[in-house]
Amino acid sequence: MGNVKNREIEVYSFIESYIEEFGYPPTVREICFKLGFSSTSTAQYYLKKLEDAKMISFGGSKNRAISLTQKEQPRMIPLIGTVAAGTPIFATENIEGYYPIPKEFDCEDDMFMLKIKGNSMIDAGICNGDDIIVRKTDYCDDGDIIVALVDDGATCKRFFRRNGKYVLHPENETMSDIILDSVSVLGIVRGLIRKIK
Amino acid sequence: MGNVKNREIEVYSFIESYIEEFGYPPTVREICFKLGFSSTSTAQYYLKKLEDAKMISFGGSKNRAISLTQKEQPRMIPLIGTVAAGTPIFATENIEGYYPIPKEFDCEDDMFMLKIKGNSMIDAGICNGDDIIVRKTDYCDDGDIIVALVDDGATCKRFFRRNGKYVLHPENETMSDIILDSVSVLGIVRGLIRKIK
DNA sequence: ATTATTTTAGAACAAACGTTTGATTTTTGT
DNA sequence: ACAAAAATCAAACGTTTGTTCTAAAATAAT
Repeated sequence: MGNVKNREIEVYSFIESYIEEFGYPPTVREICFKLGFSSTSTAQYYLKKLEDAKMISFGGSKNRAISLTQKEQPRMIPLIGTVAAGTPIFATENIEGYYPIPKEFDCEDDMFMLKIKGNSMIDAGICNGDDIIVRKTDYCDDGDIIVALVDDGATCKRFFRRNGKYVLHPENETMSDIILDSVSVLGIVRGLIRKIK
Repeated sequence: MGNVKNREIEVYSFIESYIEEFGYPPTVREICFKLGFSSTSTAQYYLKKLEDAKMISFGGSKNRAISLTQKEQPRMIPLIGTVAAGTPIFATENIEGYYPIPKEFDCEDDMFMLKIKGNSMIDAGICNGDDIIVRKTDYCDDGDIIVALVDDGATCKRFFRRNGKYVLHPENETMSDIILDSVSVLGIVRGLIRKIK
C-alpha cells in the first residue's frame, strides 16, 4: 500500500472484511460504528483519503457504493470435457465446470482447461490426469505444445511443420509421431494444474 | 440452478454482472430499470423468489444489500519465497504473493505454494519453475512427495523411512538419495501449477 | 509557546432506497 | 370459455444514507 497511515488501513481493512462477510460494502455509518467515530464526516474524511490513494472508489451519492479498486478476483475458465465434433469448444454442453487461474496467465475470454488422458506427453512433464490450461488459437509455431482435434477427440502433442506436412509429436519415447496433411488446432498449451492424490 | 424460470435467471444474472462490474450490488430500482419493470414491487417479487430458491439473500431494509448465496470465491494461498531459518513459514516477509487455487484442493488455512528450483523431481512430472501446492503438516507417509527443510532451504523430494533413518529420494536418475537421522517436514505436496512460456 | 496540520465532532438536509398494500394485467390449465 | 395462477403496476410511507458546512480537539512543527 502506498503512503497510507494506520487509521486509513484500519478503515480499508474493515471495508474489505465487511465485503468478505456480507457480500456487499458497508455504509458510511457502519464504518463509523466499527471504527468508533461519532460523526459520519470522519468516515467521509477517510474515504476521501483512501480514494486519493486509489485504494477505493466511492461517491456519487449512491448508497453503500464503495468498491475496492485493487481487488481483482481471479478469472474463472471452463474445463472442457468431451469436445463433441461440430460444436464450438465453449458450447455449454462441453463445459464441466469453472476453475480459477492466477492472473499471471493474463487471460482473456479465450482460455479453457482440458483433462489429459494418457501418458503421451510425460517427458514434457504433462501427466495423465493433469488439467492443461489452453489458449484458443488457430495458429501455432514450431515447437509449441498444442491441443489438436484428431479423429473424434482432442489430443495434446508438440507441433512441428515438416516437408509441407504437420507433425504431432508425443513427448514419450515409446510412441511415434502422427503425420497429417491438415490439422485442426484448438489452442496452445500455456500451463497446467495438477492435483496429487 | 434449481427450479428457477427464465425471468428469475435474468434478474439473477443482472445482479451477478452488476456486482462484477461495480463491486457492489444494484438497488431494487436499478434492477427495475434494467429488466424493464415499471414498479419496484415487481423487482421485489423476483427477489423474494430468488431468496426462496436460496440463490440470493437480501432484506432487512438495508440499502443495496443483495448478496449471492452460492458465490464462493476461490481461496487464495501464499506463494512462499525463501524460507528464512527460524521464521514461521507464513511470516509476512516470506510471502511473495497470493494465488487462487481450485476448491477441489479443499483448502483450509494450511496450504501454501513454493517455486521449484532444479530438476530433482522431474521423473515425477515436477519441473524447474513449477509452483507446487503444499499442505502444511508435520507427519507424512512413506512415498509422499514432501517439502522438507534441509540446510538453509526448502527442498522437494519423495519421502521414505528406512532402517530407522529418513530418506529423501529425488525422482531423477542422475541424483542420489539424501539420508538423514532427522528431518524437518514442512508439508506434503498436493498439486502444482505450471506456467508454460 | 504559537502556529499549522491533522483528526474528529455535530447537526441538518435532500436524495436514494426498501417495503407495503391492493389492484390490474397476462398467462396457464382445464 | 372460465378459473386459477403468475406476473406486473401504481402510489405512498418511513427509513436509511451520503453529503455538506462549521467548528472543535488533538497532534506535530517551528
